[in-house]
Amino acid sequence: MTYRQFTRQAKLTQEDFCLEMLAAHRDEVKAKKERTAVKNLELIFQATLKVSNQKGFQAMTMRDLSKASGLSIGALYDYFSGKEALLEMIQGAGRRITRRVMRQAVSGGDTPSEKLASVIRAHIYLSEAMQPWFFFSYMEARHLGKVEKQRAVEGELATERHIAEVIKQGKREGVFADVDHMLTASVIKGMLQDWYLKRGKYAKRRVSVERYAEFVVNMALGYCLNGLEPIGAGEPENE
Amino acid sequence: MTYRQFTRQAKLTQEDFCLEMLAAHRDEVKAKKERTAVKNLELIFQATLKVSNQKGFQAMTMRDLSKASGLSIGALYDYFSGKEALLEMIQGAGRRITRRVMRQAVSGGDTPSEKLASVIRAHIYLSEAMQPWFFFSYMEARHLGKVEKQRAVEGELATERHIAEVIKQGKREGVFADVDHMLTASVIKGMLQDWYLKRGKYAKRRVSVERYAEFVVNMALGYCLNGLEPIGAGEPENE
DNA sequence: GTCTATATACGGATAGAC
DNA sequence: GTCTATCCGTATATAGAC
Repeated sequence: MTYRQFTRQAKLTQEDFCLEMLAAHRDEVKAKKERTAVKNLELIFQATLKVSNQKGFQAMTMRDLSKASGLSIGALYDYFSGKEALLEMIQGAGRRITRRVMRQAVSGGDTPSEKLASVIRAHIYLSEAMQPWFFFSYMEARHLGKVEKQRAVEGELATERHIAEVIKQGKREGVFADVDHMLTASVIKGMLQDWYLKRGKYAKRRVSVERYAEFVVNMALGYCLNGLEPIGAGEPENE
Repeated sequence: MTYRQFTRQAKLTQEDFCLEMLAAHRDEVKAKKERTAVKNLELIFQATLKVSNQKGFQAMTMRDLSKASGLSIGALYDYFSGKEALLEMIQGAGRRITRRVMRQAVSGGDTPSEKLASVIRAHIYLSEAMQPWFFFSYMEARHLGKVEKQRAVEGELATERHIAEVIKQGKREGVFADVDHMLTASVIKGMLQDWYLKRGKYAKRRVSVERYAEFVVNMALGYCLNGLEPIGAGEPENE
């Protein structure tokens, strides 16, 4: 699947994101009309990610947010009760969207190899479409309250489990070698994260999202299919 | 090389770290006696990493730091001129130590495979010995001033270049397959970072530093030595 | 629904006692 | 060399006008 095909089928625009936020906090948002509410939530959402991803959420003041969004400080408080609530609102919406997309990805593909490729591609494409949120989510996770932090960690682990499950299935079916599925899933997830954490680097080097996805798929499948213990095999040791 | 052997030869204690900080800022530190200066720098260093890695450097107040270190606010200002200077002091010292260790690692091993393994192990062991610093450095890099941020990015790229250079050499010598050395180095570095960014996860799963290092070495060498393009090779496509 | 003005509190940094 | 007390700027959040 190409990135274009992916974005066409998944609903991942900024408006979709803010509809998700609104649905979960309909009673706390003062604005009655959905049109108005979503419009302003988009301004707030965009401004929050922009300022936060530059200087950090903690360092972002309400004045910053007011300037960047074009809304007054008073108006901002009609959409969320404080900075912490704003953080949790954004984190929660992204988490739910991520869960929905990843669940669908696991059911894409018949063989273990196809399934693994499907999960890897889905995550990389998803993190491309929502890159500012993924970066934000990763960097600000530790500023969440206890409960929300727990949920964030759980979300991370769910992705990893999806990968590990596919690898285990491949081993059971005898298609994959006897690799350590836990460690393999861990490092694959590390590769997925690199894409949204180091976006600037890859952009500068003109690595497209498809090329990166294919590279990771190849490396992961290469390892799972062959499961090499190559030390000493490729080159003789010096004596 | 085991982790024990590594820590024995490299000087990476907290005291060594603070000696490095002191040497670079001898004139700005008010305390005259080296004994006193290093002792208090250790208190400050430890407290800064502890509080920062929990709530973030920005959110850490001078009052927090005072409480955690046991020194009064006034005393703190005798060791650094402000929060920003403290940040740069810690970042600079760690960067110099990292550079020193990594340079040495590149010259360890004769064949490309050994060199690659040496660089990977050195980085993982180093980040294990200085985990709080590596985590801190990663998370707070974007709060640095322009010049210091540039240096931090350059440090990151240097590690990546070391890896890429070894891979290129292996390809020239015909030992490694024709892999994309830039992307390969990138994802390997992602795996190295996962070790110090997700330390808690690996600790809970009882993955030792040696096991993780060997796993990454195997995966990297497996890919470089064989350079598979496995899609469609291991399993037939559905038609 | 949105704005301005302001109450209240907290943080960084310094002065000067001991 | 280290501490306490304090200044001053700035942050969050609210009240009430429009």
